[in-house]
Amino acid sequence: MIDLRALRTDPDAFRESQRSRGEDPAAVDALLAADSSRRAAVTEGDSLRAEQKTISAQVRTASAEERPAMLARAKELSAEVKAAEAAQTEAEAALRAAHLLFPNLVEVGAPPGGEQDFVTLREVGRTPAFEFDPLDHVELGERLRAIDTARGAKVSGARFYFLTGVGALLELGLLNMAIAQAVSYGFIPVITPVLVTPKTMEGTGFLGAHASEVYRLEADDLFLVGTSEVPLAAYHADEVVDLSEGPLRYAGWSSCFRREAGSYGKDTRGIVRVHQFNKVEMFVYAEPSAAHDEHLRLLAWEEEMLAKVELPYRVIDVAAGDLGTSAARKYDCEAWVPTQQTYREVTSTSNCTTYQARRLNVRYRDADGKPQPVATLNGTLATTRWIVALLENHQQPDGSVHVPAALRPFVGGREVLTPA
RNA sequence: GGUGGAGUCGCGUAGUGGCCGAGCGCGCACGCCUCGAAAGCGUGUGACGGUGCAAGCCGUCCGUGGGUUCAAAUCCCACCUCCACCGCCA
Repeated sequence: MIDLRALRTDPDAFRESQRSRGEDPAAVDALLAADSSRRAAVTEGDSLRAEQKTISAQVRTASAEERPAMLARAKELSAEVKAAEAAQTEAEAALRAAHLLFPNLVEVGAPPGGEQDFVTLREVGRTPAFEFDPLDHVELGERLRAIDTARGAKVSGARFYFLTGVGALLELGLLNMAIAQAVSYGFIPVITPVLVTPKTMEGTGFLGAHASEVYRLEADDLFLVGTSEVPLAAYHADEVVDLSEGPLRYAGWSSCFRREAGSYGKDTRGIVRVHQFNKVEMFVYAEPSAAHDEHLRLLAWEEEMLAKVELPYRVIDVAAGDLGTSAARKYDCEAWVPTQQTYREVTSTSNCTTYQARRLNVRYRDADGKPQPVATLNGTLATTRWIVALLENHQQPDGSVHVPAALRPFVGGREVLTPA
């Protein structure tokens, strides 16, 4: 949720933000209208409640003659208060509904426009020039007995897979390396629940635009998370966190589950787009004034990981219209995938400013000791998808795969992955 | 899954319809005392919303949501969470 005070003070900033997202600036006025009707309803209710309170207190000590008339008036007021409260509840619900739908204020500098309007900030590393026909990750994975999509499909259906042998080692190695790096920078490693309540899913905003992406367990009314951002964001819900020692940094490790509804026919080959994968996610609670710098730090840590596994990549500044509802700014790192001759997203880092924290009611004490919403940020450190880029970019003519030096300690010292 | 108990201001507790505008203890903050500290003494102690330049004023909040009543921490209903025991179980 956005800051309604800020909206009242400077509605034009929000109109501009809406335009850059390609959304209707009129939503600003609808929200302002809902806000002012709520305030009117509250004022009305407050004064009726005050009057009722006074009369009720007098009834007790009233004389026998006064009593009946007072009771009649009190009864009347009671009904009025009830009606006023119903009106207030309704106005509050209307405001909340509009408020929840309204996206975060886009950070100044983010490129306007939609999915295609991203700005490439830099390209890093050299894309490999093979003197042989490179194999794609599916074929490499089969030869190495590392990825088994056929049996994945047999056992669980389309978009499932087994990682076996060096595939499993590689997965664990990447994730462990990510955790090790995060810990070295002061992150607290966390293994999160992957099943969460509707309230948690709702609070983190993943039942809005992403609702159809989410697995739901009907019998228990629980949801499978699509990212550990969900449990990590909800971790401090309804709390006042202590940021006096600096930002709270968590590195979550979890399996992630996505229905991939509406992506039929897209990336059906291999493990680029799957229903279940693992991810190490950085999640930070910071003071709002520190959020911008922290965002750039998260991006730098992602790039450090990519450099360690020696992948060529580019960094893009995602356009406003392609930001999630809660993000104010988003940078993606995309690794080069040789057989697709294109870059594919392997990390994503968003600055959600105070938007997510307002929903979840996560606050810190400012210099005056007053609780204020924190800023939240998140960024990917490694996922199963990295295996795709790693296998393809580091493949040798004989079908073996070079292991980058930094990764070797995490895969039992292997310098190459060879067909088993 | 079953049975029983419990959820009150940071923590511990008191509170069975109006004197609760929530008491007490601890903690914390400030002050006095002290060379300094402890102890002691005194004062203060939350959140959210509305209104106001401000001091302030008003309203809401006793797990959550409904209900009864002129009036609810207190009575009724539902739900949630925690604890104990029983059953089942990796």
